[in-house]
Amino acid sequence: MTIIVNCFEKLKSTGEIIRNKREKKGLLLRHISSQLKIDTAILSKIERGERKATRDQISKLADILELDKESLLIIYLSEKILYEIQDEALGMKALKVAEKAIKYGEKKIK
Amino acid sequence: MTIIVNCFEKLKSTGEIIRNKREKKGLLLRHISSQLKIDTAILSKIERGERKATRDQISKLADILELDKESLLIIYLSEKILYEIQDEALGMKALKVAEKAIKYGEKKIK
DNA sequence: AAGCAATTGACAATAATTGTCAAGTGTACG
DNA sequence: CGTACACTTGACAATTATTGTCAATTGCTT
Repeated sequence: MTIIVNCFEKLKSTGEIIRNKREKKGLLLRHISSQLKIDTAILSKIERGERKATRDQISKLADILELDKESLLIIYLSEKILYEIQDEALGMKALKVAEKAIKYGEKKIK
Repeated sequence: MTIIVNCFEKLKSTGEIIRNKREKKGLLLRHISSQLKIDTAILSKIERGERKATRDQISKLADILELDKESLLIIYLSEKILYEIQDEALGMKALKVAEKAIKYGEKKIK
């Protein structure tokens, strides 16, 4: 038996996850956006990655769409991190330092 | 022969690095802040970690104080990352995902 | 072509960041 | 003492980024 693992498989963005699940449930943008108290335009943009959701919206979306909240949050946060270091040649090194800081319980800057 | 490595040694913040070097050079806040075209108040706050510097200020500070620009930037960026995930229980997991995304050349969100 | 969901872009509202200024602390020194 | 100087603090102003609305448009599908 052979297992093929594709390490280069693209991980889905929060937007893709949300759209996929919404469509699987047969829900329309307005069904969800009304619960978030935002216009459909924003949700559309969030799903297509043109806008970032807020932390609160992600949490509510997980509830509404019955998505695993932890997983969704992790991806959401990682996107925020990537956004922060985009175009930075030293991004990866900064990530490593950040990890170390968390591991050794550094106090975070206010 | 025994080597003692202190893994728990706190890494210096950008503010500390800047203040230490400025003092070692015997320079006053106003000498530096004028070159950055900001008030001494801000530089004071940056050095004490009460305010974040801008990316541009960090770069200029490295030049003015003859600090290694790469190292300073890495620490600066890591602080921005930590700020982004502060209080998040899933912060470390998000960091790992972000790393993986960079490694496998994910496109960053606009 | 009419109806409906989704998309787009201009722009308004809001919130976060970055800055100034003036008053306040602390300290060194005549 | 008291004054000179570096730095700190906090209120608030200016600027920039984020988050939102709305109306027009696209692209089905019937």
